[in-house]
Amino acid sequence: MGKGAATREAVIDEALRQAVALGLEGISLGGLAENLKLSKSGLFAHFRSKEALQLAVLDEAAARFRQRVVEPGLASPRGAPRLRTLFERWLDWIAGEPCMGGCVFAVASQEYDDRPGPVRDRLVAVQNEWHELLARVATDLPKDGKAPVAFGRQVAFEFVGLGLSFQLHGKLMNRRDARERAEEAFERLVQEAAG
Amino acid sequence: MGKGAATREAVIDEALRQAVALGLEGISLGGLAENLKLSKSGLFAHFRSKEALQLAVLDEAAARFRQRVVEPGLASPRGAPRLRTLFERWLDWIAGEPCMGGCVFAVASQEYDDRPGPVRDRLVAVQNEWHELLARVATDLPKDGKAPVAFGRQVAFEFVGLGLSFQLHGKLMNRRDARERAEEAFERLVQEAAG
DNA sequence: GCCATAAACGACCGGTCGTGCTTTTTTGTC
DNA sequence: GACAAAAAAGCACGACCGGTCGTTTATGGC
Repeated sequence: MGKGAATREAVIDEALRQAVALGLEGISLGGLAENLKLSKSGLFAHFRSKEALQLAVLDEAAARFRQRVVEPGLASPRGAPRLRTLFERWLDWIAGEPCMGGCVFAVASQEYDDRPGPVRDRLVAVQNEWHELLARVATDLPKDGKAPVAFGRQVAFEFVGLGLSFQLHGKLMNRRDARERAEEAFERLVQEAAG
Repeated sequence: MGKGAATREAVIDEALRQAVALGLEGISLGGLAENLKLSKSGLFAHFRSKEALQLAVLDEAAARFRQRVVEPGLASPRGAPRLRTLFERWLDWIAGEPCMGGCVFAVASQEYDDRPGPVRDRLVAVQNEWHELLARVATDLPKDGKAPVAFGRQVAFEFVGLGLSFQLHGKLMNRRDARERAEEAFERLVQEAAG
């Protein structure tokens, strides 16, 4: 009982690593089995299809994201500090450990933006959850009389853009000042209506 | 003479379409040949490797980008109008024709951010060119006494973020208000130091 | 119209892919 | 230690991959 679950976890863990580098579609059952010293069929038996594995990987990533980004955010005081904690933790998540490892969701977003199916649906759901959380948290900001809902969505839109630009600059373009740029932009975003 | 060049162009055109959907690595010589009613080997003869085809696709995309985004921008008056034209044209480019078609560079950026090689190098060069153009154009903005170079880079960083967030919202998440959000954020970005 | 050459073709290579099937090994329980 | 169940392995399949041949067809300059 415990044995099967353990290897299943190990497979998902390795698959997540592979997905960050090559995308969810780029996961290879053969390569996965070799890395884990398992036979391809023995590994395959745990998931009855590649798609099931992809969904499991997505769920695992979402769980880690909630633990490492969302929960620390919600533990911070409402308003700007909470949003700032979410931002900092998100940058950490994107940067990965120890060097720029990347974000599965960013990779998958490009992969599945016009590839319908259950994987895309799950991905969209995760992204919606994240963006709605951001919009909700943002409504606690001083907003200079603007409509709270529209204001929250607007802040969430720009917040997400900063993270994406941070990834592009830090990873592909290897810019050292990526984090500095992101944090400066964030502070300006937070203080826009307050000042 | 002219015949070979014509089919070569047709191949690159179709490959570009395929690359937008599936990535540069996802281009399939077989599928390409089938769509163009060519034999795989006949098609392959035009490029001596898949990598050469990928580079050709990247170059073609860069040329179109310059024509459809950069040139109209440089034809606009310096300062905010020029940056705004670049922004609007870039959003058009990302949205594609007629519906959300996507941006090769965004897809490739995720694909190659940790996959070294000539394709990545070319991609990085294109991205650097684009970001440096943005930074240069941005220095014409009223900047409230800040150092021009750092200011330009900062604006470029945030500018790029807005485009990326626009793509994510408009394509994957299918949000109708993506453009509205992007344009509102842009105006705020432009007027930050001016107001 | 000749003829070199460019362009396209069809068959095929070794390899990898996801996915079945059957068999063997391991595991946990009584 | 026997035994059922779970886990892993072995093997094979059809499809597709990028790439390489030798051959045939079409083209363009003279």
